[in-house]
Amino acid sequence: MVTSQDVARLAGVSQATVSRVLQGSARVSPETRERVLAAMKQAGYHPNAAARAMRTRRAGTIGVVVADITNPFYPQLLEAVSDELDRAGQRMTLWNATGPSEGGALEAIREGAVDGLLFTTVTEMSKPLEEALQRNEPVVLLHRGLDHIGCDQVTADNVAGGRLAARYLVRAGHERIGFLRGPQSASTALHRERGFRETLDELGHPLPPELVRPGDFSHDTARAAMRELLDRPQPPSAVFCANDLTALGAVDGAISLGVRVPEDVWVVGYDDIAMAAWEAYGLTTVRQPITDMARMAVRMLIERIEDRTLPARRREFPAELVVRRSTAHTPAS
Amino acid sequence: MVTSQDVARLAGVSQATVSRVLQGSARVSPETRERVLAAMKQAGYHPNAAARAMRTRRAGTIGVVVADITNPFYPQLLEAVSDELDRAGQRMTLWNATGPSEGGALEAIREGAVDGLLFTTVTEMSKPLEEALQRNEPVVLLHRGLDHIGCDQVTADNVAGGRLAARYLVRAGHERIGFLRGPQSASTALHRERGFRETLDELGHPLPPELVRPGDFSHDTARAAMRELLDRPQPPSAVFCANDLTALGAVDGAISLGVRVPEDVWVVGYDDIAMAAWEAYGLTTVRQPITDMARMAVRMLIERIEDRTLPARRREFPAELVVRRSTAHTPAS
DNA sequence: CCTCGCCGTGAATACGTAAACATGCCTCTC
DNA sequence: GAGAGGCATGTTTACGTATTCACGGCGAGG
Repeated sequence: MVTSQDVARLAGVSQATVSRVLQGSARVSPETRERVLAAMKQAGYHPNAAARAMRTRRAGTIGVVVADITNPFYPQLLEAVSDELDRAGQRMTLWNATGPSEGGALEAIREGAVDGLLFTTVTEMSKPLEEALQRNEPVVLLHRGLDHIGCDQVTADNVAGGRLAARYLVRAGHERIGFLRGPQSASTALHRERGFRETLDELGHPLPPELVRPGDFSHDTARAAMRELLDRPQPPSAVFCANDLTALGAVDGAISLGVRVPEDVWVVGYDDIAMAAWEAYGLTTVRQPITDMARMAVRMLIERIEDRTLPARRREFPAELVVRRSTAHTPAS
Repeated sequence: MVTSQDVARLAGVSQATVSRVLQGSARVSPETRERVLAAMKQAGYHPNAAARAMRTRRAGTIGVVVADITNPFYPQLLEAVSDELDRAGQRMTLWNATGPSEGGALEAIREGAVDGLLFTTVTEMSKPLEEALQRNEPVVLLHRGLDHIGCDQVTADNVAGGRLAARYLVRAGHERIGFLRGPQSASTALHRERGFRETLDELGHPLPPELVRPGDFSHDTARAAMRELLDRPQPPSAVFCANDLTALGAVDGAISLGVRVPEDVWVVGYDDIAMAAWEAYGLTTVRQPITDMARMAVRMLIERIEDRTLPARRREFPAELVVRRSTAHTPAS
């Protein structure tokens, strides 16, 4: 391994001067700088990350935790996060945590292997997370939040999104509306459901309990649930789904029974993932500005890494209804 | 920060003993071990990753490079890679490299920020990659390979997969077969095309040049290309696509023109991503054992990190045709 | 002409861990 | 009973970098 010491010898300067050139900011005469840069190049020098991290107490890496990377929503989120981190010159360590096993990420921040953590899928205030927050470790919650926790959070207005869906379906004249829920541990699922239910109540069309099915944000569970709903004597004429993956499963459940979307049943999703726009589904959905949210979260995290004394901040982004083919312009019933 | 020194003081032993307890293997009396463990717990000690990395010359992290994380194939691959790395106690740093910008990953390995690299989407022998191989850095190519390079590689038999598709379509009686290509820089695209073309030639049904369209493994490009093919006076009766994302785009292109799959045109994809099995598409495709390949690649990389003198190894996995609804059991023409 | 201060550079040190080397005691053997 | 050897533990060092402190020289001001 080539060290700054080797470069120093080659350039006929001290190791300190090499370090100064590396940092750029120090005062080094132009001639010396040139000589050192040439020596670095000639020797094929690259500063050692571990030594640098030890000295500066910065790993140059941030950790990102997602719950299920095969849910297409997260790759879209990750793409934006990754871009923004590149721009900031930070590396990204990723955890695909099934269940409440953010343990690895929290261990990493305690060990100093990452400078901060971006959680996209918190579900609860786990013991290690509580510890991390108490120790004032840089943590930002993106997408899913924790209601009563003082911690940086970037979310979308999921209550408003649920309201949009409810108003849209009721105004279109639907009388029997169904709902495919998300996991009750996800704030997104809860808020979307709350907005949806409240608005249905306000409009005098409360959600019939028999048309509500539990779910876990997975395609297969949603598909099965939709088949159950459609097999009922009085099936729903429209179904709102807690996220797009659920909605795609619902559409597939309908197709599998020969039930047509939207002629026989409308389906509305949530997130506006790329696939929602594809012809085979043409899914009406509530869009949240994934990319903007991701960028914001990364910036907040980097700010917090640089200044841990900042007050906890919350940013909420607006939701927007995107109408496509899965809901016709005239009611189905 | 709590250091092993602090723990040592607290337990009334030397720092070396704390380190020995940490390593587990050293000889420490049971009583001392207990005392040290208790002190660690009481003090809330967690070993510093940077210092450890500097001392052991191991980062405990491996780097993974993908080209386009929004292509659902890669999340599936990453899920398996991530699982296997967890099992090995390694962290994963991810690069989502658009274009030939594996630069970040190669810089990271030179700096020692990662112990090895897993490339899932190499396209060419870039300068930095060549350097890394010359320096005998631990590098494994997964999914896409480089034909004439002596380097660990885990691929599927894409030539055989292309043959399977060709034989299937010809035996089903198709006379006008089209092909949506992948990027010519991807070994997978080239090999699939080679197997497909060669077999069509052997069977006396060479690919008509006017039914071949370039592509980039993206949904939108494939959709547009499919519309061009279907708009021709003599459209194809079956289209083979260089990967599943391309095939899904092709199906959507057909739908957008009111052309039915499989009644009017058959579509065959490649990869068998999860969505291929969903009802809306029901895509016939060539499966490659993504999970097995990922596991193998991770194990190979870890072996190589532990012993850089190993000879370069290649593992090729078999391909398998999965027939679904996008190809009916009787020819369309 | 002398002194003060600044600028460029070198020397020395600290970061936290792992491991090589050193030490003292206890036991076993002849 | 004395020497040898093993075992538990302490002392010391090295890893590579960033930074603080020290120093010599030179220019400016009185």
